[in-house]
Amino acid sequence: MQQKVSMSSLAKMFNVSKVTISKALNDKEGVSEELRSQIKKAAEEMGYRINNAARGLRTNKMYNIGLLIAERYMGKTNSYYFGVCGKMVARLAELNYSSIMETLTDKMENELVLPMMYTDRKIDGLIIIGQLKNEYLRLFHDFDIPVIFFDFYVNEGNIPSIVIDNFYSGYEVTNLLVANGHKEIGFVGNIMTTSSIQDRFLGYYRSLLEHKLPINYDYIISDRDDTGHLIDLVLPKKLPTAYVCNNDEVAFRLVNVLNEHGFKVPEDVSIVTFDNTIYSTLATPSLTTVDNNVDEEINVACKVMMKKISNPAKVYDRILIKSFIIERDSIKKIN
Amino acid sequence: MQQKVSMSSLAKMFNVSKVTISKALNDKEGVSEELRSQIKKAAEEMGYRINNAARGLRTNKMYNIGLLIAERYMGKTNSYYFGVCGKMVARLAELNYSSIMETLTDKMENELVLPMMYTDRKIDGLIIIGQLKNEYLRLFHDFDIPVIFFDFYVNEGNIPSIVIDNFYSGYEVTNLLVANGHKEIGFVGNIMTTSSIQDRFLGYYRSLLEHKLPINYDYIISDRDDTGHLIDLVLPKKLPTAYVCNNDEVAFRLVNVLNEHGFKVPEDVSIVTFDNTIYSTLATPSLTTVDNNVDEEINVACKVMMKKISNPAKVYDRILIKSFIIERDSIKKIN
DNA sequence: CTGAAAGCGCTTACAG
DNA sequence: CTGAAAGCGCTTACAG
Repeated sequence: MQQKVSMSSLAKMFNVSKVTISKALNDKEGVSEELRSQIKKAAEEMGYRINNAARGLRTNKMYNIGLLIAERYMGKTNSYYFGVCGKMVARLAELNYSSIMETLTDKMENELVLPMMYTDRKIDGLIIIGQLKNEYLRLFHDFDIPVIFFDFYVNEGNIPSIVIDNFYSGYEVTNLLVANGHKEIGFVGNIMTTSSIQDRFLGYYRSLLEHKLPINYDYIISDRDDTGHLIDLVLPKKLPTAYVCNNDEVAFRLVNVLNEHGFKVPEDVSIVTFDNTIYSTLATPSLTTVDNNVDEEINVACKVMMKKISNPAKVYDRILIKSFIIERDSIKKIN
Repeated sequence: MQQKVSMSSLAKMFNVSKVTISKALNDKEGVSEELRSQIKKAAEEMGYRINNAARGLRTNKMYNIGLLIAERYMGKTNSYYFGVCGKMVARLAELNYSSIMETLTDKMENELVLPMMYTDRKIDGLIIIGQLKNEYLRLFHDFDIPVIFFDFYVNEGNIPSIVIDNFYSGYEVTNLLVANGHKEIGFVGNIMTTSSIQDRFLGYYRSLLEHKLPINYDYIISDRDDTGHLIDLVLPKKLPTAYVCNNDEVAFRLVNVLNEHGFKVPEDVSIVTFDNTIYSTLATPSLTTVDNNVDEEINVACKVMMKKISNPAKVYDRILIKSFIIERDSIKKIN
């Protein structure tokens, strides 16, 4: 590699001050266009690289966004949120921001320890991916850098949340079952654990109400305990003709449990689910599911972050992202 | 949030100089233990956060490690390497380093553009996760920060590589089939595409040689074309009694193809495979596979990075990580 | 259009 | 054990 080249060394080369170099490289006015392009060319050729620390010390902007995910959302080998991170990283890079990732351990969450990337002033903004304990989230009220909640929301504070319209898609997907003649429709998920599950459930419930179908609590199967750990699915004595599952993985498990008990999908029980992950394609039959339109969700999150950075005072409401249904082979038409 | 608190403000509080504060907070000698603990306590209480930019400007250490992944390794929703990243991030955090992620676009790779996190001097070291074009990798010869290749190696240069011992595990897994009485053993995978597949194949071949079993090229099924895109699996006229598949996903596909043709696993054909991903547990029967011991691989990568940072001159050879077999239900004992 | 000066918040080498 | 001084490489506000 070449010698270390700084603005000062460029300044010497051109016999100008480093102020001029700084202005030229940062597209600020106060330099003739000719000089500017010469300087840019030379900087490129000599492999000039800005010292982000020096700039940051002066401007208080590090051009880094923090992505925080709870360790418990990291499955062993794959996780829905990894994909989200990858895309988020790519999107932020287009906006000239680097992404610092950090996992939040259970210990940190319980002891209300802030992430290192924040503590060390490395980031200009923080995106929290996936719901955390309310007590922990309260740390971010009146925070000194912008914070965005991704894929969840809470009722306190005024931190922007970008969320899928779970309520509406729960409603739509249940409507689809009704349109196929189903009248006895169950739900799988512990509705006390996350707002996603709850909203999907409420959308489901709205559809039932609208179609004057009674809700039967025997048809509701829990999929996890109140701390979020998965539990075995227990089928009711009498099955409904269809189930709305709160996500693909649990739907996958439901198919297996049904098969073990001699029931077939969709012949005996129809299934709709959410997330359009690998589980919905690997299941037999492939499952009708909801694609969360995560690209759009990410896009909006990054946009809002940029706006909050340039104007921290601006308040954003909860932003709902429209998702869409992917129809596959897990619904049987009945009458 | 409280007022901005710096070393200077702490210095004023204690009526000492900021040198003393710096020494106290950084566990450097030259402060009485009593004063040190008082200072630490006050810093904690007042929410002092170090300014990483200021420290970095002075010391040239940003306490950030870059993780670079090619965009093409990012599957739609999940990818083997996302899991790797997540664990790597957690491990580096334990070592007091933050992780900056960046995806390498095809364009950047083709035009030999270095990642922004490097260009902006944000990172102290770079871990490249997954193989890239040789021409691009050559950019890192004699680089000014430590670079580590994760999960691949090349023959040029002397950049440390951390890789799974694919050759040995290919050998072991084939030995296992032989120990179960198999003499006709096929292989699934295009051995011309990646070094992993090739090494696994060579391990398989070594086992055949050692046991004086002939290699039958009719038993070798390709799973992808030379550009790496998956193709349909074509069964031979006559099947061997067992197959070594180059990864779980293709093994999953093989099970399906065999079933479609009326063959059962393991009754008609035994299968061993690699990676211990979700595919190996979702398949019916669950598949005997090789766990790549990725935790150890990550651990070693991070350790080597720390050593390279403190002593850049030290040279590391290619480091092989031992993996282990997970026995499940896809091998039938025959005689 | 150009530049001199100040300063961001640390750490280091040195002196006491 | 403690501190004064210098300096890391930028950007900003101001003067010319």
